[in-house]
Amino acid sequence: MKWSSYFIPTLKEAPAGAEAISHQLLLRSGLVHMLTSGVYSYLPLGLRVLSRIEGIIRAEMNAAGAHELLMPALHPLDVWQQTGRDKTLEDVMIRFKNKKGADMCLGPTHEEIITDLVKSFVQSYRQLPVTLYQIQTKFRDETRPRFGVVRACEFIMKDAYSFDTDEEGLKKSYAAMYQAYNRIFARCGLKPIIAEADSGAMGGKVSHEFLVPAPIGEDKVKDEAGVEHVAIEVGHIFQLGTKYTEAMSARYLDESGKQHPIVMGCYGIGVSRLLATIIEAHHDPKGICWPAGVAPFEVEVLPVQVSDVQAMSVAKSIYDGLTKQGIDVLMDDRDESAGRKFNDADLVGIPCRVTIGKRGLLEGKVEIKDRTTGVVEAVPLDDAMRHVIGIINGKNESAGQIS
RNA sequence: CGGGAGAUAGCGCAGCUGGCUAGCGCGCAACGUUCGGGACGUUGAGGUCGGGGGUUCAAACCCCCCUCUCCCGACCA
Repeated sequence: MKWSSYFIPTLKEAPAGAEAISHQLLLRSGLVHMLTSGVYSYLPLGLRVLSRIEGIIRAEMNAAGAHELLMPALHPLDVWQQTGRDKTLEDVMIRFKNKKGADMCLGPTHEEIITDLVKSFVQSYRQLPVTLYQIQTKFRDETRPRFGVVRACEFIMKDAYSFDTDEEGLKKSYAAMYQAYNRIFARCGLKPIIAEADSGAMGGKVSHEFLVPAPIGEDKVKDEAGVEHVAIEVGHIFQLGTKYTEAMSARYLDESGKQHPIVMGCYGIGVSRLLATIIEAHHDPKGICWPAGVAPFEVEVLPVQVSDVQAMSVAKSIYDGLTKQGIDVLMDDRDESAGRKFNDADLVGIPCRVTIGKRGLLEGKVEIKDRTTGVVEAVPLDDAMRHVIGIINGKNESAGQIS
């Protein structure tokens, strides 16, 4: 991708009202744009990161045996009335009447909808267990949206739902999700604290929260020696039991022909919230330092001067070479001052930067910089490609490592 | 929902106890000079001062109402 023809509206200064670092950097690096409080557009670069996060989630959910589907965001209210959550969640539900006068709402979550769906297809123990998930937009009419996309009124969530014949099955399904969550967050460059938590309006007995320490956290966690962390909740998993399936009569027949309510679990990840959380965990005074697993591009090629014919031809050949290898490369081919291009590169935070300028070319070298460590190496031209690929592979490897 | 702060050009801001034909920096357009860490000069475009009402010869500025945004708290996934 060539920067000059792409859409990355970076800002020198943070817009007024953005206090949280992640919020400032999201805005400054041209990842998101606010429409109104708690409602955001994802710009091309932000969408790229979001897509990569979603890719990781899909890979791990699929590997854990979950199946993706997509449910509607528009719901008839009567589905919610079946469990009484039209009342419990009244405050956050965005409701209205359609033309026919029927009460409708925008889904704040999907337990009722998935239970209704599963109920119409699952009748036998032979069809269980099954775990289904979606990545979809949720709507919650927050009293106080906060910190950009951290607490938003419209946000993207991965929600999975497991259905089992009994508690033992639920525990297995739950454990599989628990493991998948560990892998997902590790691949996103996060080390969450896992805490047993209150199930709140969700219901059920056992639940675990995945919390990433950050100054803008809204939750407080203790695990080591009474040290209290403020943290952002990025995931929450629940052993729901039969709360929803009983209320909605979602039952199955066992081997002896006896009816039982299906035993359910639900598993959420705040996908758009992860965008902000990753930035909270990976930034420095100059900007974002994307972990390799979620970076919008893997390499930025930066010819210092577009008018320098030699530098441009070297930059193009590196760009073409890496692109041919299937590497996502962004080339800053803008006719801008060097300082501006360097600052934008630091701000946008692509993990590996190749700088091509007169200074290095005099010695037949280009500069390769690791955004996270800040380490800069001058590398001979013929070695540049191989060197970059080495760095990327190293980063990908360590990103894939799960402790 | 309680408490606080704020809304002036695309962005960041100044504009005091009314005198404004509303400024500054960045950005934007054009030309010239520059060219390895947000370069410089010249010229230029860009504003219902959040909205409505009121006081006044005169309102960005004072008064009332409303809307929106941000922060703290409560609530929440």
